[in-house]
Amino acid sequence: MARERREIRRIESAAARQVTFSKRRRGLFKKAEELAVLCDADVALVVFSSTGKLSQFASSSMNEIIDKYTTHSKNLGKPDKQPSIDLNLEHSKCSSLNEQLAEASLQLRQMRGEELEGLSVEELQQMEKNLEAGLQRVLCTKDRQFMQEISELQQKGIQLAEENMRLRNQMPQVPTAGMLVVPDTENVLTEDGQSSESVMTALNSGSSQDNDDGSDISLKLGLP
Amino acid sequence: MARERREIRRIESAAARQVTFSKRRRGLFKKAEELAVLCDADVALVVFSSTGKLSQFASSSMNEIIDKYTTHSKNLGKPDKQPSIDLNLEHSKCSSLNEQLAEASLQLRQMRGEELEGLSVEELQQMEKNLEAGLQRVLCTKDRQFMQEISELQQKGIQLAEENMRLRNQMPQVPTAGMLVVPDTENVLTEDGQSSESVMTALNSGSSQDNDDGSDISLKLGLP
DNA sequence: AACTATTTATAAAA
DNA sequence: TTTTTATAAATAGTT
Repeated sequence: MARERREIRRIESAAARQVTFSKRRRGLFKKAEELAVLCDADVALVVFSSTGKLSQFASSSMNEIIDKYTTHSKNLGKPDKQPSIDLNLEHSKCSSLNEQLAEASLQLRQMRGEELEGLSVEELQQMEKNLEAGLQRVLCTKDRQFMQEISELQQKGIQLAEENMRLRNQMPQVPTAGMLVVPDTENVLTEDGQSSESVMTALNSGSSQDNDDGSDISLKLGLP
Repeated sequence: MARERREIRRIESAAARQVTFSKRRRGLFKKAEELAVLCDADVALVVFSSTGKLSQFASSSMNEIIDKYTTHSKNLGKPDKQPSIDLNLEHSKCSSLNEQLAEASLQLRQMRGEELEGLSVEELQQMEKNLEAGLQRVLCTKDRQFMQEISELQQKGIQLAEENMRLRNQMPQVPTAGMLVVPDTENVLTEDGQSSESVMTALNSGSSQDNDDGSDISLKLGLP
């Protein structure tokens, strides 16, 4: 890949070999990392130079990957010695879990619209049905949550209003100039979610006295 | 390194990711082997695709290199107990898998609209977005499949029609009483899917000779 | 999978 | 070792 093509065979000159090793090792590690990042793969790379020096790269944990590797290849290897019968049990449980997880992830990815290529029209229609049903339930739940949040806020508003009323009655000497605006309780408990249009505005009366009784009342609606 | 530079970050499209994975994996393994040969190095490379598939390369024996590696790195780590290190790893991997599986199933159930109670309005909105996007992609894929199926059928219809025409021309002596009905080829390539209304009816002519040339032509539509 | 236009990697030289 | 530069390889997007 350069001035001249180089045959792929051991470089005789130790010096040249060393130079090439440095350059190519860097390139190899770079590519390994790129593969891991781009393709979301788990990559482990171990290199011992001819002088015995170790370099390594692992996209996650080297031990984890090595372990995963031994697990995988052990499946195809010899049905090993018996001392680790417990380990084998553990092992098959793991494999099964692994399969289940792979299946679940595939389903999730497909629900997100990925990897649909292999599916038949019938399967696609089934997915469509499931997705629509799920979406419907999510929408219902969301609406319910909204309604609940709104009605809680309305309750608080009513409480506030009642308290203000009580305070006003206890202090008839205060001039009515900065009177509180009380929300219209008639419009509060409608069921179609439209009542969120009714905006509550709390005006602080001229009184310097702070009515805060310690309750933490927030009027922020969870709307985006 | 191609038509356009590609940023080194996870490729979102599963299909593109898979293609890139194939290409780059091949490249990486080639480079690994070249380094081993050119520079007389000991190289081990393990790659797990995002779908869990294992590929490996080792210039000598994988186990040997892994041993060498663990020996090297163990010197810097804790001189751990040796007996059940493997079992412990196995174990924690199992728990981790278990957790991952639990999480995945929960997500699946939630996408199907179950167990939504604990979610915030924001989370619900996110799910709604995901579901809509997934549904959209499923619909697109389904439509594509339908279109393909239809166009394949149309091709077959055209072929059949042409064959019938040819046969008719070859047998001018046959009385025109039981003439073949030839589908209107003008109506065949419309794009709105309505052309599936054009039903082809093949009437066998009075001739007792069977024109079946062995081609297996099915006209069944994959509609439910 | 095959095809290119480009980007990268790198061999040789310094 | 690192930099430079000419050239070989790899590969992103496309078909």
